Amino acid sequence: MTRKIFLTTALPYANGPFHIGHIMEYIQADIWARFQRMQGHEVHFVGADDAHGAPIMLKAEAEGITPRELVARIAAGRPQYLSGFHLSFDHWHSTDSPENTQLSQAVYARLKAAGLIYVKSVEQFYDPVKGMFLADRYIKGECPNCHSKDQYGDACEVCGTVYAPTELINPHSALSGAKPELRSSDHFFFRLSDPKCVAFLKEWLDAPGRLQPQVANKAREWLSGTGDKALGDWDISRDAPYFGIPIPDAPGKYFYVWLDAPIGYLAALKSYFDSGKARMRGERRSFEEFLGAADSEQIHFIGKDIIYFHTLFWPAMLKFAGSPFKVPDHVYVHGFINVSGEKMSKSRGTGISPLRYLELGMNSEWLRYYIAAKLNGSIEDMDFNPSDFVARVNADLIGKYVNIASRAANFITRQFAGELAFAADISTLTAAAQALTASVGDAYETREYGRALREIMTFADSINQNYDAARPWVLAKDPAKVAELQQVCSRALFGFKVLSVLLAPVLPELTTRAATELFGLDVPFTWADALVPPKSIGTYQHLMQRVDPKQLDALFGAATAAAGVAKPAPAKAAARANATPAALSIDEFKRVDLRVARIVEAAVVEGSDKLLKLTLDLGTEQRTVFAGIKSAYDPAQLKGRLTVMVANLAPRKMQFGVSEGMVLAASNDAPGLFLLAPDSGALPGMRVS
RNA sequence: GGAAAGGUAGCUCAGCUGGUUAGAGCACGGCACUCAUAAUGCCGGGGUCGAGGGUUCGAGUCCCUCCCUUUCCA
Repeated sequence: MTRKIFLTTALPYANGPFHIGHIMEYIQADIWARFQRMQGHEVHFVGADDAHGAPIMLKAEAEGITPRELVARIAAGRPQYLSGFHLSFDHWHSTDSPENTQLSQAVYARLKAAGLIYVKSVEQFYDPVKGMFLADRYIKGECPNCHSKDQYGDACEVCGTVYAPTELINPHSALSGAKPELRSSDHFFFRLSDPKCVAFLKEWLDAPGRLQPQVANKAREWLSGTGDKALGDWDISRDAPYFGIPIPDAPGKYFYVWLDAPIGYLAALKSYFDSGKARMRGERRSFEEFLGAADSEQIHFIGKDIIYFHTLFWPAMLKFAGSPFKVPDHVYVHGFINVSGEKMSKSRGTGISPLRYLELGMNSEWLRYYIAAKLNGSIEDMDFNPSDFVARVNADLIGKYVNIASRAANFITRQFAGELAFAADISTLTAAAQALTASVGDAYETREYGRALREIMTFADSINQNYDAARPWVLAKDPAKVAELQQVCSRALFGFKVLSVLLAPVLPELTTRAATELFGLDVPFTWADALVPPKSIGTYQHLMQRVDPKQLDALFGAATAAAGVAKPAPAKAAARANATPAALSIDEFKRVDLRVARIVEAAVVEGSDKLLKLTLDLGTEQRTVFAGIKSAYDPAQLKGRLTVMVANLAPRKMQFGVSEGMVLAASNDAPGLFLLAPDSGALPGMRVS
């Protein structure tokens, strides 16, 4: 039976370009989508930008543009990533759209009618200067537990304590620096704790095979929490000013972005149906008919950070919104991608820049293969290791896989005019292909891509072994062995075809070239092609280049520079310290916000022999910076001095606290360290340019 | 603080419901081969399976305690 699959990835927040984590998720979902399509199933694979919420509103304001202008700019950057990494979304939309407004308000109306919405007055911090209520992350103050300064309103990054923003000592607005006032406001709540919600969710979570066991466990834990861990209701409204969808009949109230974001999945699907693209894929029904149909499957790929929303709120919303809305059939969760064992972070800008990867001309199928090789059906994190990447891609794809065609095709082209010939023993090969196809198909279906590729590469090994054992280069010198030579090469090329079909979900471009150039097909492979022995081949043209390790150096050089973090790589760093870095454009330089700062406090850091903890006054705000200058300065001398700091460096969490910038100092291989200082007359907060 | 996932060769990882001398790829050493945009084949060194207890005829695999890493706590 043909499956009808509505497939999504998590919607990326439209306040910045894609990072490697997004691309990993899209590759995971794309491989799955392509595998399903190759089997002849109907797949509707959609994505959208998550465009609403306070962060986008504030970022746009900071840039002096409207939120819609910001979102449009981000959206304009999406296609180059999607096509660059061969991500076969059928449609890309936005949560800031008429479809989403209509659907969100409709879902809300249904939930309200079901008695699951209520209004409650909430006391919350309000920034009198900005004129808006402050989310926890916009409030800073002293941790009530360990008394670390400048902690966010939800949890202390130093001691890990979780608290309410009202518990902070000396709270201030991170936006204006003003002292926030407690004000009350009416908020709308979704009654998640309602017995019928809880009963439904229990049943939904328990459905066999719906969720990965770890995910279902996690959700059950939340669902059955007691005491202060008890399942709470969900605050779904925000007060103006807010960039979002207005709540009907409630002036000044908007839906919290996390309400309309998942509904954005449906909005994207609706837009896709309305555009006629679904019809082109063979789906004759309307959006509503398809959505509510018994034979359609709704499947979401997400990261483990948003399990809560997708296993509790989202199914409950859909369930009680009623027909044609239908609860998700599966939510498939993946872990995070680390780079060389270090957590990547969009706020710090570390990790690999996917755009840089493309700009360097690196083959996106290398990355697809590498990521696929490390993906499995669990929610474990994976590690991107540069040398492993080079070894893996070169050994597997070039050395083993592509090489088979490269070594066998020439004999066939030169000596047999491209014609293949098989002896009776082809049945053993076909049987092997059949078994492998079933097993690899099962692995793709269950998202065990690592296993799929291991099995594929084992098969590639066996082809190379058999080919070596037959010694075709020796046969080629003996006119009496011509028939045998042809059969040996034909078997290898049939094997190559099997490999190509099985790799097609991961390597769509390469395998399509193999299908058309080498095997003479006029369309890309389908899954069934794996069992059809080829009759002839075209001239072999090299299918893939090796990875040059230098490209990875370039890739990581860029990432480190973007992060602005001087990596403590002792020997190499010292050698490079006096080298002149590559030229920089004036625009790039302008991105560095250098400011005059007054050192109002300097203290030794307990447990560190290099760091001093500096409190810097920038005129409008104070920052905490950890600087490695203990060897050269006595804290007492520093107090009151002016220096220069990088003010827009992404905050970096260190062992002793969060460093919110960097002070500038000169040094070389010789001992000594010299802090920069402006001429007299400079004032804290002045820009250095 | 509560919870989850993980800790297996230098690196990246497989090891299902406990069962013969713990596996793969890469890296490393040696040999072979030359058809291949330099790739393959064979052989080899290397692990007290985080630590310590326990259950068992037998534990990487089950139980307990501890240590470390990562993550989640609306």
